[in-house]
Amino acid sequence: MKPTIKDIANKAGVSIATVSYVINKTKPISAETKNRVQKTIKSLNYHPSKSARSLVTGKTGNIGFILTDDHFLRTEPFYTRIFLGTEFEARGEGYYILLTSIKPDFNEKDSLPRFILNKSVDGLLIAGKIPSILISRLSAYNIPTVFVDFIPPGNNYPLVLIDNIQGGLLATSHLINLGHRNIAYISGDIDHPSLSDRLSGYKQALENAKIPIRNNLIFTNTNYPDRQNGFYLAKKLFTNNKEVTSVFAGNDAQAIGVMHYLKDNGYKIPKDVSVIGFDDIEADLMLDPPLTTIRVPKVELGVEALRLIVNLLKNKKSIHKKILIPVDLIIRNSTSAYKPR
Amino acid sequence: MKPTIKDIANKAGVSIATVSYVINKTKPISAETKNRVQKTIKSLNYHPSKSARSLVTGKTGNIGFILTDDHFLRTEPFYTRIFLGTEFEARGEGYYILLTSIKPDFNEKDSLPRFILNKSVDGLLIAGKIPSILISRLSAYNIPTVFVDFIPPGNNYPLVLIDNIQGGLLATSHLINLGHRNIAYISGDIDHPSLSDRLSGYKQALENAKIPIRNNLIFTNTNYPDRQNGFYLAKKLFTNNKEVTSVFAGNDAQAIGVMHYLKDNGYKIPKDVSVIGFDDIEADLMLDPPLTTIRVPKVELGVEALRLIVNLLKNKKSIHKKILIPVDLIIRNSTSAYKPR
DNA sequence: ATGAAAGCGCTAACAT
DNA sequence: ATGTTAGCGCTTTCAT
Repeated sequence: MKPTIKDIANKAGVSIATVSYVINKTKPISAETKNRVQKTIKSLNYHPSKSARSLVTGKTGNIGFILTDDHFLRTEPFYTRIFLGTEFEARGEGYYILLTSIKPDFNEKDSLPRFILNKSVDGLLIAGKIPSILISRLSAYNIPTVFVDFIPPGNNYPLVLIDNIQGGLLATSHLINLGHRNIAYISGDIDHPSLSDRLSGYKQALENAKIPIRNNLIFTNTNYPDRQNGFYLAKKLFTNNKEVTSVFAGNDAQAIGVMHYLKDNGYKIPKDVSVIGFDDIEADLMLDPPLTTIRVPKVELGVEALRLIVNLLKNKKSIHKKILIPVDLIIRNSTSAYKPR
Repeated sequence: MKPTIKDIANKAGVSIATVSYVINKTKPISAETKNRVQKTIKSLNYHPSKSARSLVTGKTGNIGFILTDDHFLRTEPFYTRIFLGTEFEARGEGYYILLTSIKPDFNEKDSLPRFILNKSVDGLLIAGKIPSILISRLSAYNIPTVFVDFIPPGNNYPLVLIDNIQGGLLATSHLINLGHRNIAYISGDIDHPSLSDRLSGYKQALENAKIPIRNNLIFTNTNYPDRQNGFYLAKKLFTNNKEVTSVFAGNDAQAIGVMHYLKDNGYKIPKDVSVIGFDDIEADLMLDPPLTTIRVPKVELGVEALRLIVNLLKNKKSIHKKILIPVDLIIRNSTSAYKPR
């Protein structure tokens, strides 16, 4: 039979209250008693009952994790890695993560995640872009919430974000430093703060280098930012702008699409055109040449988000902290020095 | 304040026991009382406390989901879809899924998933191949377990499997029906029952058609069955067997690798070589030509697994049921009729 | 520093 | 068909 706090108390010759104090460090206990209790706990392989604890504290010990289906199922394990980071960190903190996905077109009629309705979570992690209607419906429940890789409308939540502007700056500066001047930016989902911030970084880099920003080299739309869209935007870009010698794509998936287009149309990478992505999805090992990109530490995003929410849960005060996760330039072979054609 | 069973009892003018009976259908209650109670529950938006219930029943209402990191993170959302299926079905059953990943090289020293140690799950779902050592260590805990897409050593667990033999048969027969005779099978991870069963289906189809099985057209290894390995095996295959006109790859990822190899080496698909995969990963929309494959209903695998474990949990008797999920042939453009070269 | 005891919200055995 | 009540394993207040 599974041991209870009573068993520990009996065996250690103390009251159950003392055992509780030792476990939760909630009252000072003499070193020797503490020691004896801890030894007993180990020897009986005791683990406190989560439900009993929940019942009395009113806390569930669970944290909800919400993202949209398409984010969860995208080809590149981006949000999956973020989830893994939170799950990993949650282990140390003693929390369980309840993962659920919602439809990207979540609306008034759709029912909220079960763990919200049942009050089975103490806090909430929301990853990636989600419909505003969900955010507003959620806000009625007053559950401590942290957003990851998305800035919700109103921007009055704690956030864990990628330093997208810095990344855009890094990527574009890399191309500039290689001698490129006709540098294009392409990306879908431009409403997403991440992708528009990358564009801001791009512009900033050009300004820093006193290179004029040319809007005819910026191709954006609101499509889902996948390979297909990269291909599509590359086609639009190169059909009208033969002079482009380098492309900064809003993410790796789109960069791969750009590369597909270039290969299909006889361009050599990086000889004719340099391509740089963003994310470092580590997905397509077959990619030739390997993609220069901006590395996003995905697991770390998850870890930081979990830490932030746990912090929020412990210190009741609502700190509206925003954490910016730095990124790195990873130089591989899809970019090279500009040579006149 | 969150309403409790007491509030319902008071408002409905019955005892808390009656409310409990109505909720759990555990004793016959008169229609009118039942009705009144249910109305009250709705009106107060009452949800029973999971922890209180757990405490008294000894059940957690949670189901653990274990898979390896590399399965969870693979480029194609295969196991992710299975998870989504279980999560979806769990909603209806009132269970929560606790997802955790383990290292593929899990060993004696690694600690077991927390929810096992803490006894926080009533049942266990294990997806894909996992180390035997984990299975044996888990068995000590006597937790009802269902395996999905993997046959554990000993094979004395309830299982939900893809009908891989049937799929291999379908795939190979499709090529035979197109007139092909020099049909190769390539796959890594050949120790995995799924991938060896697909090979069995391949052999069976050849036998049915009275085509001799030629071992020099079967290239297998134990590498992770990804694009890279498909590329690698294709190279080995075509270097020595120019006569091959069609390839059945153990999964889509490897089929994509094969296609890469073929394109790189001047073969036209399907004119020179037909390629068929397995899984229908719906991942690579950029793929040209679109891949003929065997569709595996991934979400359904998850749904069935959840149903099976819940069944197990409800009817204590250990039914060692095995469920075989049927697959379909999806004909796209990577296969065509054999034409002599 | 430690202990006694109340009570969290529910289920189920036992009355009626 | 319905009600009374013990008790699940813990935390925490109040004593000592």
